[in-house]
Amino acid sequence: MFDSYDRKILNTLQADGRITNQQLAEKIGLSSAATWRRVKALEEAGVIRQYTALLDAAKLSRGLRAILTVSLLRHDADSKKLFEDTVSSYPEVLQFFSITGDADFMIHVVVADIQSYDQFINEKIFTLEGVGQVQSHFALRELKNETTLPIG
Amino acid sequence: MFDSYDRKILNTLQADGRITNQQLAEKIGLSSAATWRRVKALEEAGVIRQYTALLDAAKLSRGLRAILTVSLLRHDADSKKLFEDTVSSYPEVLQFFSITGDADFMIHVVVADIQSYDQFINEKIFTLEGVGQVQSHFALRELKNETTLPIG
DNA sequence: GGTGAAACTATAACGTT
DNA sequence: AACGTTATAGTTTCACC
Repeated sequence: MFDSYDRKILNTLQADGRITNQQLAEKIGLSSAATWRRVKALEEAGVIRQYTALLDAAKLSRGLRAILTVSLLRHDADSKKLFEDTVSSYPEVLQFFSITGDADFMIHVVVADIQSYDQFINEKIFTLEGVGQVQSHFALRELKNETTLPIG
Repeated sequence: MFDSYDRKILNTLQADGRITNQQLAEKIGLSSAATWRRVKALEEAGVIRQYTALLDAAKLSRGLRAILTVSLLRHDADSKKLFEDTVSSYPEVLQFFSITGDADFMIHVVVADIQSYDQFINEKIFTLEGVGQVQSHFALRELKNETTLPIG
């Protein structure tokens, strides 16, 4: 599906999303035009979803990372949909998955401190209809936090 | 700490990491040179950590997302260090946190399918010294998966 | 913070294998 | 179907106001 040039392009753009096309071309060993066409095709195919700047959470007063597991009391489609849409809309929620296991959902949140977390969970989670068991875990250390997917 | 221009710059670059400096300048209402100096200062200060291309995991045969919680049997510094360094080095591990609660660690992994996951956990987790309880959760749906930090 | 200019880069048309 | 060359329009980057 992807040849060696595509894999090099994807790995390089994951490491530096603002590399110039010329530098990228030189790095992978293709002409600038050929490289450009491949990058556009990868964007077009949705393999490259987005270019973004990754920021330092602590420097933006988001030094506390929490992981919540939540179970719902009722599992009808409407309750679930409302819960999902509401939680998704919260800007402090970075990741939100429906998961297998004891809990129904896992929510990954970044806030300033424990006071902000208290406010978040009381005002934005416990107030939602049908919320059952909630467990909070706090990240003590970030041993790894990457977006870089392994290619191939 | 950050004024309105800085916040606009950070929000815009989170949404599009490859926007040209001229477009960014026009969007936030500053000259191209002033914008450029601010972006460089934010990079220099480490507020902007990295520019990256976000890829589609499913299109790269990484369609299965798993979250593991792991407890260690022994908590001496050496056992912990070795575990932390080894797990961090695995390319399929995107996030790896030491956490509060029943488990010691949370590991976020992307693999191709359940067979690859079986291989991962048997060859790369259970083989490590001092691994105690391990729980696996699989992401059924990705309701939200962002890197965009709320600013201000 | 703005202006302007030289050096560099993106983008697409066209020819080649 | 995919690569390379080349030309022009656009962008970066920096010295100076």
